[in-house]
Amino acid sequence: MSSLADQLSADIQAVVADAFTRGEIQGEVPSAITLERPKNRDHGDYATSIALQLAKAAGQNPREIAAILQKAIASIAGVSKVDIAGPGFINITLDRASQAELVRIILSNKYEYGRGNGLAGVTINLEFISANPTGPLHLGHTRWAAVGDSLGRVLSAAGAAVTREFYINDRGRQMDLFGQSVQAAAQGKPIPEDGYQGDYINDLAAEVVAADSNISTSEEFREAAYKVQLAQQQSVLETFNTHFDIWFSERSLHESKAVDHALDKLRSQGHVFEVDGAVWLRTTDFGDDKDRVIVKEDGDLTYFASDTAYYINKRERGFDICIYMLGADHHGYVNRLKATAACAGDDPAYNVEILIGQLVKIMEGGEELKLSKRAGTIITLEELVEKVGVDAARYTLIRYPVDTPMVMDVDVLRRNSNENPVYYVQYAHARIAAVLRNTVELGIASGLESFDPSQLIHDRENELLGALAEYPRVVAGAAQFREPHRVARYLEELAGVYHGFYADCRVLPLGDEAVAPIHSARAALCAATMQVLANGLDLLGVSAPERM
RNA sequence: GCGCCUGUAGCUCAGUCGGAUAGAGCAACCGCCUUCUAAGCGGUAGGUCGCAGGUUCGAUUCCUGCCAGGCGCACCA
Repeated sequence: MSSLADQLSADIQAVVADAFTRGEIQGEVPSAITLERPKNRDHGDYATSIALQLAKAAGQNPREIAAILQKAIASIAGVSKVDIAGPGFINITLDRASQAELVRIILSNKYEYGRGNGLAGVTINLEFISANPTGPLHLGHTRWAAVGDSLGRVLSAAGAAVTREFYINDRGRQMDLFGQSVQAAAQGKPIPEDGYQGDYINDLAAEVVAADSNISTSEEFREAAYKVQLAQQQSVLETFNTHFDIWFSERSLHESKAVDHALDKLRSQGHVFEVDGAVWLRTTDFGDDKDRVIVKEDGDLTYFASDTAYYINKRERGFDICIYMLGADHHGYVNRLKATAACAGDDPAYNVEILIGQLVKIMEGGEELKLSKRAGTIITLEELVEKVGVDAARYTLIRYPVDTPMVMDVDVLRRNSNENPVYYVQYAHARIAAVLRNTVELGIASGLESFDPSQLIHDRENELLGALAEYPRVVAGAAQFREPHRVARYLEELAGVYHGFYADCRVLPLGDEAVAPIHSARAALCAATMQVLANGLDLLGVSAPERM
């Protein structure tokens, strides 16, 4: 679906092209016209700086170019006024009734409104969290749970075929330590050096022993506790509205000989070599700081071996783009992952994307709570949800760009006050639901059957329509830049505009006032706003309550 | 030493592909409920966009250098 702005942009592009054809402007026809929504309402509904951009190549005064385009843009359907301002900005004011037609589009498209096809035909593997199954998910995982899940929804809304994947690191030394730690806890022995501490280890030990009292070796403890811990992670993520299509076990990668297969493939590309009995991948061919070992001198496989095999496996399963969401403490992986893709013959700029998220700090009682899994003093996803609820936790984690280090203040989030923007947005939705319940009672139509767009001429109505028209562009931008926080910020803006409309524009008749077309038109505008709020909240995985 | 991220109002943070007078929430102050949900609305006050150069019609935005903070540079996982 093309948005109003896209349509207008295309119309202007045609008009500009005509001016070039007639020789009124010199130079090259621009491939696209960018429209922005001016902050200042006096500058119209949309503005473009195209005249300023064309001026240099054309060797003409920007105001002159703007004047050439002014009349032609004014003749576009739905445009009511075109002004030239400042150095050559073109300010466009739209006909209000034609803008109000947007209500029709939203109410007839419902949940489809805002969805697009910018990424149609692209198959994306979205990998996030990928924690060891050796403990509960903590706050760092939780940021990715919220942001990753939301990004998946946003990419899907842009038309991509998305597979969400959780890579289970169920192999190697950490798993062995985990097994030994649970065993020690069960048998009343001291936890080994570098082992896992924390109450949850005791809980796991008790549960595992209760299920099988004969359990004794560290391998048995490891396997039993692994199953319990993984199930716990899966269960808590479901309650957090975060769904994965595939839980991919590192062990399965080795069982299927994927590592050997990957080595063969990389060898055939000519980037594998051997030194001192170890097998290396020459990642320095493609910008890595040092070459990486795949098979150690003693024959063991490195963690990098799994990463490499996993990447090649993903590509062979047909994914065009592999997105990795990693914590800032893993940003050293970026170069080697990109280089690995290049070694496999792929285009690292297209086939691999790595999103690095900065770490999350959490404050409570004015003090920072340290996140140390080993020490056992961790804030888990479950604990955060217990403290602030799923909606507030998800919303807060999503509303900031991931490259910003963020501080969550539990005390603030617990207050359930307006300091949580999630309530501001949800309140707008609930408020509209209440208004619409009243329209039903009064017999006022809020659907399209009696909708008259020419009724909506108030400044507040116009402002609300303008905000609603932005939604498809916001979703497309969030998908394109992999930034779901844009959706949250937009919703806060939309909610604010609605609250302003609500304060100035009465929807229901006052007192014994007769029901008139304006009431019905405003009710439909409310319904359209509610639809967009619901659509946006759904992209965040946050509920849209009917009552608060 | 090298690399990545960050630096915007008292606090927490937005800021679109470079665009017009840099925004929001909280905190402060002043207003608005005898009719739709006041979890709301309106207003006042608050700024050297870390510092210095450069690119140009125009820089918070792009480039270079510097300062400050966070994180990382394994034949660990």
